[in-house]
Amino acid sequence: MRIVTWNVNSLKARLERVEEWLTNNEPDIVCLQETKLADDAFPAITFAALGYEAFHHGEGRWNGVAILSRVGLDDPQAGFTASPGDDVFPGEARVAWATCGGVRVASVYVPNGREVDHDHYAYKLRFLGRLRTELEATSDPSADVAICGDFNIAPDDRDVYDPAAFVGATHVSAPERAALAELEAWGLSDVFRRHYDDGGLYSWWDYRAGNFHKGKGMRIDLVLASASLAQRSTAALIDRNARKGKAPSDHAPVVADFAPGGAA
DNA sequence: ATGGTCGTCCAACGA
Repeated sequence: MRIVTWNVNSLKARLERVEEWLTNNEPDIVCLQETKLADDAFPAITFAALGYEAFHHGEGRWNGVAILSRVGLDDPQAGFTASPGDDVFPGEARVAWATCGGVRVASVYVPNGREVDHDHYAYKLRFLGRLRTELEATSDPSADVAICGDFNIAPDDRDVYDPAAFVGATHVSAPERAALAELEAWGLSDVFRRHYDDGGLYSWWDYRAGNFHKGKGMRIDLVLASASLAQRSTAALIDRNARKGKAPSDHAPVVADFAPGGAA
């Protein structure tokens, strides 16, 4: 089973490239972020033609997340359901859930944070806490669970092109990394790191300043798998070729392959 | 040379 996460930075602007990539790479489950579409503008028919069911949770101009699956798609859920009285995240389409091929999947777009002193940074930390709360309330860590998305956090210094340049910045701060670790402590692990110890392997490069060509990136897009799923991880990669060429997203797709499950 | 780009849609703003 091949699971992919990809922040496409506007599905409208990226649809042709996404279609081509799906055709060439044949993923089973795809988590998309930053579709920047309203639900009625989501091109479900395009994905259906490629053999994918889809669930989209959008708001229009910003954010927007989706799950595509060619191994079934059940029990879709938009956003958070635990603690419904909590109005900390009004209207932002940042999480979609579905069960695909026996795996409970989430496509997550964690808030950027902007600056460490910014309200948006506090929002980012609350969002990560809320994600953990949701998992505790709705999912089972002994089942197959994959939380995939743009976390806007580089888990450690190997995941940043120049750690010294990011001291005091978002994406690397101790509270963000602690919030990610707390999420993982529910029972998730970063599948990519089961296969690579190296630094210099990134999933996002700023469009500006030729950063991609200079190798100035960060690894902020993650596939987090529960133990039973992670144990079946056979390969992982970041397809940086997808960051090249005409009109790329600023993120590359992260690919994770898993051996079939026993019960699923 | 210490900036540099995209996306949303036409004015800034967000990343």
